[in-house]
Parts: sequence; structure tokens; C-alpha cells
Amino acid sequence: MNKDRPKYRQIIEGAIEVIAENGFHASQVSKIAKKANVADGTIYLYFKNKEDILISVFKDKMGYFVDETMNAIKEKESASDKLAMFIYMHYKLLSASPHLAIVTQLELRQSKPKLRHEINSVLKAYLDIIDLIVKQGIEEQDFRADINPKLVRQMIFGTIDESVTTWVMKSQRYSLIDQADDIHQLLVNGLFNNK
Amino acid sequence: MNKDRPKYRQIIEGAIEVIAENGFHASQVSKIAKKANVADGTIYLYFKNKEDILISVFKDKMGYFVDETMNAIKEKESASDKLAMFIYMHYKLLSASPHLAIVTQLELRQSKPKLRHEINSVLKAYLDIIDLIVKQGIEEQDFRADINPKLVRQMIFGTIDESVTTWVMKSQRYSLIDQADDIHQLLVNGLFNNK
Amino acid sequence: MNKDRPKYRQIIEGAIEVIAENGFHASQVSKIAKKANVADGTIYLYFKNKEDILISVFKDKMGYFVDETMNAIKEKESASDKLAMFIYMHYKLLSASPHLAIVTQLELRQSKPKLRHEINSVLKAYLDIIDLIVKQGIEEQDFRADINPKLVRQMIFGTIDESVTTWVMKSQRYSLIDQADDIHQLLVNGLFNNK
Amino acid sequence: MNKDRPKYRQIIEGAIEVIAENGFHASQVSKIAKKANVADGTIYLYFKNKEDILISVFKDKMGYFVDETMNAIKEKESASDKLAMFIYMHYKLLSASPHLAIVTQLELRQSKPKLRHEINSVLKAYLDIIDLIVKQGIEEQDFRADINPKLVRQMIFGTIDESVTTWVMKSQRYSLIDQADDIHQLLVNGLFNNK
DNA sequence: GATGAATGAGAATTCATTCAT
DNA sequence: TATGAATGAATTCTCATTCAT
Repeated sequence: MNKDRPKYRQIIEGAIEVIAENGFHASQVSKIAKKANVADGTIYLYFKNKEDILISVFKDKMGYFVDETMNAIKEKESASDKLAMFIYMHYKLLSASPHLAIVTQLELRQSKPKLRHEINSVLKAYLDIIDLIVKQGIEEQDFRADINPKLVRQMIFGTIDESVTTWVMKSQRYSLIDQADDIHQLLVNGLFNNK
Repeated sequence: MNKDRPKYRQIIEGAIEVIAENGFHASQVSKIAKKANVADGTIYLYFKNKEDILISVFKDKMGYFVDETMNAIKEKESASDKLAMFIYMHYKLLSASPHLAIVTQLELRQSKPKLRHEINSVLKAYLDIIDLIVKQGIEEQDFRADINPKLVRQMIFGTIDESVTTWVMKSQRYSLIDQADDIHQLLVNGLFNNK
Repeated sequence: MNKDRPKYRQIIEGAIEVIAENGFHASQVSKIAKKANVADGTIYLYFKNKEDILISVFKDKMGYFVDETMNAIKEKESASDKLAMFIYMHYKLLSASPHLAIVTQLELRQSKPKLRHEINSVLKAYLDIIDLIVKQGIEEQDFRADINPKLVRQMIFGTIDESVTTWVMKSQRYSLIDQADDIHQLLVNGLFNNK
Repeated sequence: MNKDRPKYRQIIEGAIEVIAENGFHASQVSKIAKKANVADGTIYLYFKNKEDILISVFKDKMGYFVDETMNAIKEKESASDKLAMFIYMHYKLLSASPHLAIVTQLELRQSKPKLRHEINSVLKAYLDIIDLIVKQGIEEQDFRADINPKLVRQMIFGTIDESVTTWVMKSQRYSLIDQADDIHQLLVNGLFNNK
């Protein structure tokens, strides 16, 4: 139960690696236990069941993502600058953990309702950051007010998420961070050519 | 193997319904067979294995999507108008088949590498339409040329896809089609407020 | 489902043997399947779960016991003669199936409430035969009327059952049938010496 | 190992309660430890293993039963009176401990050979009391001599045991002690009506 | 082509027991 | 003595797939 116990962290990190390499369904609990250097049964002292491992991995990392991102955008003034930083941080954090990127872009897309529901509620805090940025942009009249902010959020997250998925599917063979500026440009200025 | 045989269609349509209702993993072959009014073994006269059913559903429907969409945008002149039509058709076709929408947005997000690969190659023809529109837009200098067209494609598809997923997750309780214009607006003009 | 299918009988008879030899808890389903010459999964086409095998064995054999016993006592006139025949048949039927005797005297004494409840309801039909005999005895004034017939039934069944258990625990090394007369004598005349 | 230590008694009494409520198989060692207010590991300072707890409970209580019963029948002269007292004591002692009754009638009917063997050897001392009474009865020519005393013992114990089991299965909803006289009557005089 | 009874591989989870503190 | 965190062995059942009819 105590999340600071070393075994808890061993299991979380072991699980990320094993799941990234094998996929969630092919990641037997015994395989995760072995990678984490604990006994199979020990897993169940810290996690309710196998799905709970996946969700806990996501919660754990998402908490870190939210903290890091909030810190980073705090130093930016305008909504546009904050959005640029948000994109940069998202790419940076996932680039730093190739295994984790695989887990978030592929393994977490579970279709099991209960699981999906829990994943979404963890994701909520992260999406809230986008909402915050959009809200500021509209209030300061930098961003357009004539469109439902939820749709704006969907465009921002959908775009970033799709770009990361593409990168993972292409075996992370190019730099994601290098795309940050272009993606930001596209989002704020749109497709149209304004010579 | 003849795909026009009635049993082939029975199985495809039965599978969409069963998978949408139960999820792919909980959709036993026997359940699909029962819904399709065929014997379990008959499934294997038309499909290689269970995954092949899922892929065949997607291929079947994607072929229809590509045809319908190509037809629809053919009548539009400019890239922007074609994009608007593309978004409209995407929303329209998925709105018309709630079960299919569940399958494409949730069940097809399978993490099994082989399956994912096949799904992507089916999706390719559909993404090619976006690429075509983007290419035309750039050539006619309507769309900006300073950004990698692949990133533009990712923004367009990522945005549309995320908006459909949100709609499915919200139990399809609002009109997707009504959002088409705003999404198009956002994509071509961006977030910035151009008073 | 069809109880006349040969595989159903193979499993029932295989189960009796395996359970008698190993005890119910040590009788893995795979062991039963092997003895019955069917695949593990086939068991589950005929039985809900492992416990259902045990109950089905008992139901199957009890049905046979009830039929045989009813037939046998039908030919006797008096309650006392019927009781003598009941005891004789009980001993005879169990003597004929040493494995089954082990199962009924030891393995069926399960403490799991749901299981015990089902076992009791199967036993009911058999105990009803005793009740019938007692009722006739009292009506014809052969048996005493001053004592609750339920207690009489408990004495009769308790005595027979204990004698069979003792015989099983002594590895069935002596003849149970040879005791039938003495047990009958004891039950009808009691302990007291009537010189 | 000192059996008078408070923790030993805490565990024995805790075990009776937990086993009666959950059944032996569903009575995890940790559950017994918690009820007894000791640590899981402490159990193993007093008992060899989980089965040893069950046997120790039975030994502990059986010793008490034997002592109490021997004391009680000592004051009776005739074998018949002693038998009546034996029955009365058996019912009285079990009526006083509903939890214990559940354990003796249901949970101790374990089919595991080693366990069953140990349980029987503990029961031996108690059955010896019946043998003693029967022997006296025969010697004093109160009881019939024409029947194997072992069968007599089986009738007596089988009858009493079955009556207690019935009572436990009926959730102990009626008075067992009230049946003592009738059961004694039945055993000594038999079923036959002697007007 | 069509059937559906039979197959058998595969994995999460529990819990009695140990042992370092 | 007493603790309780850690261990790891052990087994039912599901369900995709086959193949004799």
C-alpha cells in the first residue's frame, strides 16, 4: 500500500519495460515480477490485480507529467507561449522514456470499459491544463472566442496525440521535439497561407 | 471466399454489432456466429481467424468510406472546400452507424503489433485522401508551404479522430455533424483571433 | 447436456474412480479428463464446474439407488421386512462399488455450504424411502407411535451410515452384507435383552 | 509450546469462531490470527500448520468432553442410565457451544486421509466410553449379548451423531437436549411396539 | 459448403508458510 | 517470543480453432 516502498517503484518501472516490450496482454504477471526482482505474490501486496498495475503506471507517470508541465508553463506569460511550452514538454517527457511512450500511445488504448474509464479519469487532470491555457487565451483575446473551447481542446490534444502515435509507430526514429514549433505554428495560425 | 455470398455479409454485420456491444475480446467467435445465424465452423470458411474478422470489418467499411468520400469531394473545387467536405463525410458516415463508430474508435485500437500493422495499412488509403487535399492546397497556395505536409495530415486526422472518440465516449449524445463547420474553421484559421 | 452421450458416462465413471483414489480436492480436472479419455475442455461441455461433477456423480448414483431400493422393498409386506430389505440393499449396492462407497462416505461430506445443500437435496429422495417405511410401520402398529418419526429416521440412517463409514475406514476388509441382519435386529428390538 | 499460555488459548478460541463462520477452507490463517489478536507468524509458534489448528481444536475440546462425560456417568449405576447420561451430556455440551458444534459436525468431516486419521484417533477416547457402557450392559445382562458390540457402538454413535448433524443443518433452531430421552428410548427398546 | 462437438494450450491469483528483524 | 512482509507453488476454466460427418 505504501507507495514509497522500494518494491512499489521496482514493480512500476519493471512493468513499464515489460509492457512496452511485450504489450499488456502478453505481459504475464510473472514476467513483470521477474523484471522487478520480486516474487509473483508480492505484486498483489501492492496492486489489486493486473489491470491495476497498468492504471497505477499511468497515474504515477501522469502525476509527474502534470507537475512538470504546470511548472514549465508557469514561467510563460501568454496563452500561446504556454501552449508552445505544453507541446514541448509533452514531446520532451515522452522522448525521454521510449518505453513509457509505447505504453501511453498503444497499450493504454484499452477497449475494456472499466479500464478505459479509469484511464480517462487519470487523463482528466492533464487535459485540464489545456483547458486552462485555452481559457486564458480567450479571455486575453488572443484566441478566438467564436468556437466551443471543448473543440479547441480536442484539436490541440488530438493533434499532439496523433503526432506522438505516428512517431511511436515509426519506431521513434526521428526527433519529436524538433516538431514542436511547427505543430504550435499550425495550431495557432491554421492551415491557411497568410503571405 | 466469395465476398458477395450472403453468409459473408451476415458475419460482417453480425460482428460489428457483437463487437460494438461487447468489445472485441469479449466477442467470442461463437457469439458472432450465433448473431450471424451460421455455425461456428462456418466463420472459418470466410475468415482466417478471429482477428481477420476485425480487419475484414474495417477493410469492408473503409473501402466504402473511401469511395463515398472521394465521390463527395470530387464535386468541390478548392482544397479548403474539399477538407470541409471530408470532415462532413467522416462525421456523417460514422453518425449513421453508431455500432461501427464504437468499433473504429475503441475496438480497433488494438495493441497487438501484427493487428495494428494491418489496421494501419487499411487506414492508409483513407489518409491518402487527406494528403491529396493538403497537396492541392499547397500547390494552389491556399495552404502554407512552410510546414511538413505530414504534420498537417497529423493535425487534421488527429483532430477529427479525437473529436469522434470524445463523441463516442460521451455515448454519442450530441450531433457530431453540427461540429463539422467549427472544426473546419479551427483547422484552416487556427486558434488565433484575427479581428 | 445430453446425459446419455457416451462421454457423459465416461466422465462420471472416471470421476468416481479418480476421486475415490485421490480425494476430491486432489482430483484435478485434468486427471479426471485423462481417466475418462476426453480432453479437459470436454468436461465443461457436460458439467458447469468441478463441483458439478461431484454432485452429478451423486445424483446419478442416488437415482439408481432409489430405483433399485424401491423395487426391492415393493415385494416385502411388513414395515420390518421392508426395513430389513432397505438395509440389505444399501449394503449390497455400496459393496458392489468400493470406489463409490469411498466417495459417498468421505468425499461427499463437504463443508462448503452450497455444495452441502445440493448434496442434501439429492439425498432427500433416499431418506424419503425410510420415512415411508416408518410411516407404514406406525400405521400398522408394528412400530411405536410415541416417538417423533424424524428421530426414528435419524436413528435408522445414522446407524446404517456410521456402519458403512466404519467399513470404509477399515478399508472394506470385511463383509458389510453379513451385518445386515444384526443391524436390523438392533434397530427393531433395541439394546435391551429380552430373554 | 506451553499450552496454557494465553496466546495458545486465544488462537484455539479464535479458530473455532472463524472456522464455524467461514468453514475450514475459507478460514485463512491470517483471518484466524486477526481474530485471535496475534500476528500470522505467531500461529506457527504454537501450531505445526493449518491442519494442526483444526486437530488441536478437536483434541482440546474432546479432552474436555471426555472428562465431563466420564464424571457424569460415574454417578449412574446401570448401563442404561449411563447411556442416557452419555446422550444427555453429548447434547448438552454441543448445545452450549454452537460454533463448536458446527466445527465437529461439518468442518471436521475432512476427506484428506492424514487429517481424517488423526481426527479418528482423537475420537477414539470418546468412543471408548460407549464401548465401556456397552460392555457393562452385556456383562450385567441388561444388553443383548447376541450381537457384535462394535455394531452396537456404531448404532449408538451413528444415531447420536446424525441427530446432532440434523440439528446443526437446521440451524440449531430447536432444543437438542429435549430429544435425549426419546433417543435413549429408541436405542434401548428399538422400533417395535411393545404394548 | 455447412455443421458443431471436441480439443487443449495458457495465465491470474490465493494463501500457507518462512525468516529477518 | 513476536512480528508481518515476502514468497512461489499450484490449478480451474475459457474459447479460438479443427475436422469428421
